[in-house]
Amino acid sequence: MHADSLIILDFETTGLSPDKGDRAIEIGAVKIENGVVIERFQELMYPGRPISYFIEDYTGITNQMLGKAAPCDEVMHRFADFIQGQNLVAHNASFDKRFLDSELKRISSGYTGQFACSLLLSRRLYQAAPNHQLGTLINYKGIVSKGSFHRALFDAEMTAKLWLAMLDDIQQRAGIEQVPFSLIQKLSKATKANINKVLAHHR
DNA sequence: TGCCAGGCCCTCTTTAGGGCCTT
Repeated sequence: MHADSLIILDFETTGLSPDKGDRAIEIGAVKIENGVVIERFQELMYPGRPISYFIEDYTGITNQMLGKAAPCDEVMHRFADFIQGQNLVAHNASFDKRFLDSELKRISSGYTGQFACSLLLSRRLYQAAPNHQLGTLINYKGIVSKGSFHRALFDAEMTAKLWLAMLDDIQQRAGIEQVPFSLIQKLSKATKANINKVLAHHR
């Protein structure tokens, strides 16, 4: 497992529940190493049937665009290679993890990394934020954003910037120079009340 | 026609309900 690198990913999908037959339609991801984006992955994928008007409107991804895209199986093979051996991050990771697991199971593939969730971490660190939607947090942290939310690569890039901002804040609040993945997991499971104790313990 | 997720987290809690977040 690479200690200082990880993959930040985002799926666009036909709906909310892979258990009810929803499929991925786009995957976007960035690989971060030592605080810098060193690689990107972005592909549309054809889910085997038309998507709803709601999803076309929500994502800006149209049935026409998906008609030209490679099928999910093909794209997911490439993505499985991309994330090989890396820890993973997503905003509301339980959502993206369900789709990643579902799509990889269809091609009898998998991954070895662990997931961390930028949403859970932001709820601990930024308790004064108006809410913890990705777009709100980007504004809250004063991060410059130019592009379309609800497209996979853009959301992955924004999540990456938020992630790096959170690592900076953890470094300052804990007085440490490196933030191990294990501390991220510990902070994500902390309560709002004892977050400062968990940070102080690492001084 | 009717169905419509799941995990986290708070609280008027744990024999539960509902808001938040993701598409």
